[in-house]
Amino acid sequence: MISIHNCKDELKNINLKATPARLAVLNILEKSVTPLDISHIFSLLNKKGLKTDFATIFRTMNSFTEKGLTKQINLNEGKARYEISRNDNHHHLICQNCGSIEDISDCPIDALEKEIQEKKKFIIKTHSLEFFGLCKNCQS
Amino acid sequence: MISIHNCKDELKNINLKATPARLAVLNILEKSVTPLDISHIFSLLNKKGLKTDFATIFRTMNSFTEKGLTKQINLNEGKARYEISRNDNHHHLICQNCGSIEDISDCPIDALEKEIQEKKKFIIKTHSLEFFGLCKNCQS
DNA sequence: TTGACAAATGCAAACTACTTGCATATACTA
DNA sequence: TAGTATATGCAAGTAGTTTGCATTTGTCAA
Repeated sequence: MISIHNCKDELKNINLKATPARLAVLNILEKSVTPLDISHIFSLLNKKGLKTDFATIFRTMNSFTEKGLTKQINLNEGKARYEISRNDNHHHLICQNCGSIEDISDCPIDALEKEIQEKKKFIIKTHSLEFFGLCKNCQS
Repeated sequence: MISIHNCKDELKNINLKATPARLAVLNILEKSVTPLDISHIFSLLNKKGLKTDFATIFRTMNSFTEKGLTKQINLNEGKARYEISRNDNHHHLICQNCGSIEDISDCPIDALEKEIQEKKKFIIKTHSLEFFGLCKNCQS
């Protein structure tokens, strides 16, 4: 868990001003077990008593993602979700029935990446890998 | 390559009427080496002298994808692309500089899927896997 | 501590991808 | 060949995201 002080430093390091909205967004993402979309973040900010604006959140998330502080996740919902970038390269199990999202903690793609880089002469910067199906509860 | 006759049969099999627009879309997707978005398809239809409508193409692609005739591909562009469903489970190398898209013909995830299904008790129906980076031409 | 300046915010409006309602046209079946 | 279910075209609507601009706020140097 990142303390508010650390968050401030983190923002300073990437040349972003530590505004209340940004600190609150970081805090919200830190606490969340699933990637959140803009509306989620908006209403959680509201709950904290922080009035803000969709445009601001979009801009915030774009800055964070540009700077590598967060990751944009695409779950084929027609909108983006965001999560804190950690150094584990994890992926998601998305239930097509109830929409629950579970993490898979280890990424097995690294070996494969090396192979592809050599074979295809394509330098891989990042990858996305998501599994869609039925979670334990929805398999009846 | 699927002939027009086979296309008609294929549509009949999945209970869709073989309209000129649909046959032309299938033909376009058959010939394309990359997944196409709706605007691509629209202008290629126009080139063929076939006047149609974005709504129609969206509806067409939704039907095709529902019936499993095509696959919807998400390359984090804020819009969907489509390609013919084939029985190979291939993935894409997307160049972040020039936007070129290359196929990787074999999918190495199958073994991993089994492992995940057992460990997590999650039934995997499908997965998405895309690699983003720099193609051979953009590595200077 | 303060004042200046760059950067962030809030609001409204614009933009893009996609969907829907409805009247008309068309493919297919009997 | 006529009847019917389905597809189309058009226009309007919705949702996610971006942008312009005037105002506010964080930060840094004096």
